[in-house]
Amino acid sequence: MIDYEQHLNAEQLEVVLSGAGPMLVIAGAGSGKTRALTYRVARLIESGVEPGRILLATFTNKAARSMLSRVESLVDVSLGTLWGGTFHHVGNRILRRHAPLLGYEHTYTIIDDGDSTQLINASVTELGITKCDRFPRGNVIGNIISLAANTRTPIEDVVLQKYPYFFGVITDILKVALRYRMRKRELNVMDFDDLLCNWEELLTEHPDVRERLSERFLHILVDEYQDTNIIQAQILDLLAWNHRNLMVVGDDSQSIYSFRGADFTNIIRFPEKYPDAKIFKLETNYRSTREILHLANMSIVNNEHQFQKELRAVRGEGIRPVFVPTKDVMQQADFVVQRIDELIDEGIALPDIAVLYRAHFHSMELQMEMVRRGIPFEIRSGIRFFEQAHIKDVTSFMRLIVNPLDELAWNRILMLYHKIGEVTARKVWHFISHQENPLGAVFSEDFINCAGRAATPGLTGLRKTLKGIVDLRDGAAIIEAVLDGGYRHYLKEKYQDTASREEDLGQLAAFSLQFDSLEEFLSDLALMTNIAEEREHERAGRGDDKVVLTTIHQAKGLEWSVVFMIGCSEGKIPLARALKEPGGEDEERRLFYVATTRAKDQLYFCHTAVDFMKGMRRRLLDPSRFIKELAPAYADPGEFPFDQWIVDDY
DNA sequence: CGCGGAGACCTTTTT
DNA sequence: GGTCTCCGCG
Repeated sequence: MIDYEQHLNAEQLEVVLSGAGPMLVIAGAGSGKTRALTYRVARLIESGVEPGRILLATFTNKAARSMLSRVESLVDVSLGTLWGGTFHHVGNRILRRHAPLLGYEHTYTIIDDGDSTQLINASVTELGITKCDRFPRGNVIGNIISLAANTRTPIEDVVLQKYPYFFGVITDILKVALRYRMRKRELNVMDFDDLLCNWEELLTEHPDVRERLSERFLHILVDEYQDTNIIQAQILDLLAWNHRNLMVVGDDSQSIYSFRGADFTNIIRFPEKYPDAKIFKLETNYRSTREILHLANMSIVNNEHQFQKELRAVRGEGIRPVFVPTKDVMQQADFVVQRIDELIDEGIALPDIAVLYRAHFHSMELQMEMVRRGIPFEIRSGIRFFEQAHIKDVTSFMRLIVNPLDELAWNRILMLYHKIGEVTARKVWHFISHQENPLGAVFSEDFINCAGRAATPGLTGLRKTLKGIVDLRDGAAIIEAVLDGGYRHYLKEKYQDTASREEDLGQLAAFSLQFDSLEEFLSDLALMTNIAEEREHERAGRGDDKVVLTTIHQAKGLEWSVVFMIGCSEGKIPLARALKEPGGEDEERRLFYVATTRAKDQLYFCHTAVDFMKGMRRRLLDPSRFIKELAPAYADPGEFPFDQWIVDDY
């Protein structure tokens, strides 16, 4: 038996030991809500609930996994059966079994934003829409469609609210959206939103399935509830239909995903929806020093709408947060690197240090400087592993094997070969898609000549590679065969950094080993952010000795001893673009709040006065309003929540 | 019809 | 810096 009282405080204990029924836990930053969740799952299992009847929905795969492995070590049971993961993950797992009910083949593939942008662009061309006056690009239309789906709002309204200047072409946008939906069906693929929408549809339109699933899940626990959208909340309600043991945990001050439809009224209205819900508050902060917490509290009160709560610090006095005005991004990089060097001398370990920023490109110069100065760092931003060209190329071969009618995959592969471009690829696709056995047709006489002479050498090469992999069902073997079949050569020709790309493919091969089927491997890959991280996790040992560079969004739920927040300037945070949206400033302030509450001991805000962005034109930036509002000129200097660090020649 | 080069344009945040 | 588009050559 676990000695709960030894590991938990009174607030957490109440949550963990509480009985059944709906529960709402309002938990402030650093209050140990993950701890409470973890121990509650352990407690449920200890009290005899079968792991297979617990669903733990979280926001990132990483959070789910770390919670699960913690539970595992607490109760000493294998949790293979426990349903834990992101909504998309769990949705995929359920849809794999039931997709045919919705008219899909069970082998549907998951497509990423790149694929969907491509499909949308193709639809625009197909429909013969003239893009003369400002017609949105594929990815923008994708955003619109996605937001409409996730907020259950008509596309017209989304455009009107977010992109009013595109309203003139709304009929064309609607046509494209319709066509895109059709195309997804034709190709038997789902995008990320479909995983949620179809899941909900499954539960709504098929009462028998809902009955079975909601009977199955005796306890449902949800982390970061403030970041769920309407669809997700609805799914949870449907899944919790029978047993009503729905426990949601969240902090309205940390809602930072409204851009993709998150709606923190979900958390506010929870008590209305479940009048019998027990409400708990975790208001003790264990993470940060008084100074840091004070600053965070001072900042967030500038937001209008929020649950009333005051975080109490248990930790004692520390160092005041520091404001560091610098001249430009170079000097900022210089400062950060220099300070990190000093911290190392003071005995602080690199993994205890993080640099946070609002947008990926804010960290470019810092990255370069860190490389130059030889400080190892790990970057948790930029292009996702799965979305890199070489990864997509290789996985496209696997997609063909799983689903021979995957047009996007065919297209991508065909274009890898010499003398095969858009037009030829289309001809080949036309040929293939009209065969009874599309994959088998590759080995017929007609295939080689289906697109004219020029394409023949390329198609012969493709046929050879496909011959080698067509009977394989093992990811690693396919990667090897594709590399040997000419892709290695292609990489050398096309890219400078061939070695690191080949290394990536090696990682991919190693990662594929833990899956039973190609299908499972592909869908997990699509839903995953960072493979290096996963591999790190497998190796059990702690990560390398590295400083973490990350966006604030991805820093959610994590903590470090020392946090540098770079780019604390007007236009960067709040980001100029984000301010244009309704509620934009408040959301940006919540981001600022999330960033500040990641720090345990030391916190540095760096501001850059000169902005080099737009062309070579210099622009002067003010310090972020979130900094300025903390230090009004009239305040007693003793009340300043931070010190100012004077940088030379600023 | 493929492909390479040049130039424009834009860069939020994520599963 | 990266992606998209246009143009002219082979």
